[in-house]
Amino acid sequence: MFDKKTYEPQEFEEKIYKEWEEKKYFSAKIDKNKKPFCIIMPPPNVTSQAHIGHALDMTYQDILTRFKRMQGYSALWLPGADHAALATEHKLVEKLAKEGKTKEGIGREEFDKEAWAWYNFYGNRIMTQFKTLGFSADWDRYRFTMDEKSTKAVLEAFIKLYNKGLIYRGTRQTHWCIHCKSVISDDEVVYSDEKGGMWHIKYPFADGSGHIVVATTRPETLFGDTAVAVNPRDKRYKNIVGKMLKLPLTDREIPVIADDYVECEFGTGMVKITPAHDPNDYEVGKRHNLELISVIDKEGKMTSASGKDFVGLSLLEARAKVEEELKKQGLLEKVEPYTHSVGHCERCKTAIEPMITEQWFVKMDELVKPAIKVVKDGELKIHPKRFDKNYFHWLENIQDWCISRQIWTGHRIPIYYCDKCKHIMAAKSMPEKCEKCGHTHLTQDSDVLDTWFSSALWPFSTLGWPDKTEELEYFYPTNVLVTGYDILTQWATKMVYMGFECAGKTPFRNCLIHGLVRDEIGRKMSKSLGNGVDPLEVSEKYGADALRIALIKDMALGLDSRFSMTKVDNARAFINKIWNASKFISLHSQDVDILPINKTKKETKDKWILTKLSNIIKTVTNNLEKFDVGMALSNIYNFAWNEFCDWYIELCKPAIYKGGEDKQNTVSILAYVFDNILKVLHPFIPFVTEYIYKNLKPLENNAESIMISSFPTTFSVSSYKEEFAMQDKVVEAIKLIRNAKNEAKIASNVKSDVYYGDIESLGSNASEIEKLALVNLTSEKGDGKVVYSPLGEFVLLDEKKDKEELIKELEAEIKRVQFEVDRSEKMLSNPRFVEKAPASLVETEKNKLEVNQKTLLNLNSKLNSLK
RNA sequence: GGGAGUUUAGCUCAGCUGGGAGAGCAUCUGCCUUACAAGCAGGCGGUCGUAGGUUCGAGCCCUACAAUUCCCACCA
Repeated sequence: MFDKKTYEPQEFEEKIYKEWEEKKYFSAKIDKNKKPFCIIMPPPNVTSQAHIGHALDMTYQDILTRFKRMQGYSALWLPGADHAALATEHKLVEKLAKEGKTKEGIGREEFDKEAWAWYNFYGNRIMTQFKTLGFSADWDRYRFTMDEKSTKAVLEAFIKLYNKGLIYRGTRQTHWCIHCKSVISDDEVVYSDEKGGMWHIKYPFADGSGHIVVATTRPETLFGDTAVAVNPRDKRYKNIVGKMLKLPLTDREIPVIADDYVECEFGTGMVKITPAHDPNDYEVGKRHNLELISVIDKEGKMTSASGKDFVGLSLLEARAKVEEELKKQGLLEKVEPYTHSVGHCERCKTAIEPMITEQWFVKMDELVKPAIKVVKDGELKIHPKRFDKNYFHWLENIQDWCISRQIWTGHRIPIYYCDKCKHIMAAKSMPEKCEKCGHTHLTQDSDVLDTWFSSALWPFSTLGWPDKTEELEYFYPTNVLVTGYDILTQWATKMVYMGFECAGKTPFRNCLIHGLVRDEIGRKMSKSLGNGVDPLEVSEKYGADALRIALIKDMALGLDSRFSMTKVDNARAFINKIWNASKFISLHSQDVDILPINKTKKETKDKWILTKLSNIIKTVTNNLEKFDVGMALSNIYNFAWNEFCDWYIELCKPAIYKGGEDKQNTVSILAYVFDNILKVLHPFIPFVTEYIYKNLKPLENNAESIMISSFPTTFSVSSYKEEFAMQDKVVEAIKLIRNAKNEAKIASNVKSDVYYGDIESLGSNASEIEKLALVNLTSEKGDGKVVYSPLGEFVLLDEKKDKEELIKELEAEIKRVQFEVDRSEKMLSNPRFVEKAPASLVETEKNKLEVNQKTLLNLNSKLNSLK
């Protein structure tokens, strides 16, 4: 089984996963005898393929789920996908266009069919991709934001909020995408700097007494102007407030008004006010009761309000024509190049148009209160804590949520209008007649809901809400939401306030925030840069386990990390190390009857590694409980490689080669420690640990899968204290001797003679030192380089030294120890240190001083005898 | 404009409630030692962004400044 020199993940990952699935290890049962643990998977968009960001996010969740499952919790990781209305509609329309069709052409019903085919195909694809990365979600519970149960939850929530007056229809200034032909929310607008111009336009006074100049980046909107504003404190313009202006290219007159919104220093200090097409102007208009004149329609064309010469023109055409006309009439003072920030549709990148439209909104002020409180009270903890601030800031400044979208993909708004009396009703399905006038012809609102409406319900709709299910009772509130800081505010906040409103409780008790995966030089991964890493490609080549380590190891909570193939290489090297440790154990356990750990005879080295093992189990467990997954992995990674492989296995070799009982005991303990390491590693690297667990002979009698074995717990090691300290000294001595050999330029494959005073006192440690430092210990004195170790002096005999050199070395050592003594003395002679520092610290300092003073005396007398 | 993060070895990053600066990569030296050269052993390398302050003691706490990244608001 372990005859291969290196580990080849391709051979077993797929097979192992299939077995896990067949044996239903992922399925979580409601078990009153077990504590529940639940993570709801943030649903990836059906439009996307698994990318590196998903891989990171899901790996965190998988590690936590596997850990808790092994700890004996009934651990549910509930998977699902999001219909991503705008994004999906965008892609569907593209697809139809390729087939020469339009959505209007095929109609709403046919479009829905297309959408469902898409959901099923792509939803399945991304979940299949997740499986190759080893994720242990309960696939039988797979949910989709548009499925029947989710739809039921959406209707229930909408009607509940509507009846409470928390959902209302309003006419507002909204962001309109002329490409998607839908309103989009503030969150869906992305700003970027764009080069444009600043048009300085003359507006003549109506009474013929000259003109003023306003500066604008959008001259084509001048048809919608209903005023020009100046700052009330602006002395330059004090006397013109209230005067009328002749609006160029029209026969309308507009007033000069005063409003604080205007900044005196900017432009000419005069702003044309277009309430229908600018959010700020809209507010100014409200304050001054100005008329709203829409001059741009939903297609991005000029309306009839712009006059017969301009109606029907596109924005760009209109802009050119306005410029031309103004020039002709001598009303254009100048056009300056100007760069400013322009909002774009997140999906299609089209510049958005601020526009007055009628939309559905969720009223926020009352809704968010429990969401703020729950974090303030510490009942919902955000990790790391500093993200609290972002969370509060967002909720405290929140605007009413626009939930209607003028597209076809998504949950249709459950609002019905009476064709006769225009009465509005909210209902789960078409009412038979108008509740007010009894008319039987009703029409459903044509809009659909914002995608986030259904994802806001995700933590409880997936558990069966609004029905009172056992799942909801048992698993809700869930334990932890894992997500990137980029959607903490956009999504997590929505779930919390909807959780309180609908399910009466916080949807999760912890929120784990991780950073973004960036490329090797710290850039965001993006299609346009072409610097994206495909997790599936990496997994195929190096194994899912290696990818998982590369993503998680050393990642600090909430911080971005850089992904590189070097990390993957290191990860693979680590797994290969584990693989080879298996090979070693396999090789030497062929003819050995493995003893249970409590029947083994334990030597110093064994008590040493067992102490370290117990400590590392504690550390890893603590870090996982704190959600510091990256740190937990580093802990066990370093232990497995440095302590176990590099030291313990090497320390075991003398006993193993000796054979007999020594070998039997050693191999038994070796297998025990390794078994524990595998279990601790399993949540991080599930595949290779499972493969080894199942195929390594000394572990044969264990549970049928490492997945359902118990996570190791600490054990008492207090009686090993002395041996632990001794082995540490031996290790230190070996390092120092190696170091000395290296400095003496002795090749590491050359065995050196080394003098040591009391070889017998070392016991079996003597052979360890001989083997690991590659030396021959002798009690015959001789000259050479002296190694000062915690076990006393060793003398490297190969290197003959003259007296002068010895004195030099001795003096160097004296200097070093003297420094230590001085340091301790200085600290201890400070009364405030002795007084205020913790007693244990003072104590260790005293001890150190004592030991060092003795050493110093020793060294000095030696120096004197040489001189 | 408001808020948050980051700044530690050449590079990527750890560093606990304040108690002697760490890892990996890179580089250099020596080794194919019967688990592993995808490896082993060892070396070099740091005024912890700057300046103050608190403290017996500061990479860690406080203040200011600088560089850099991100979020929110938004620029007629």
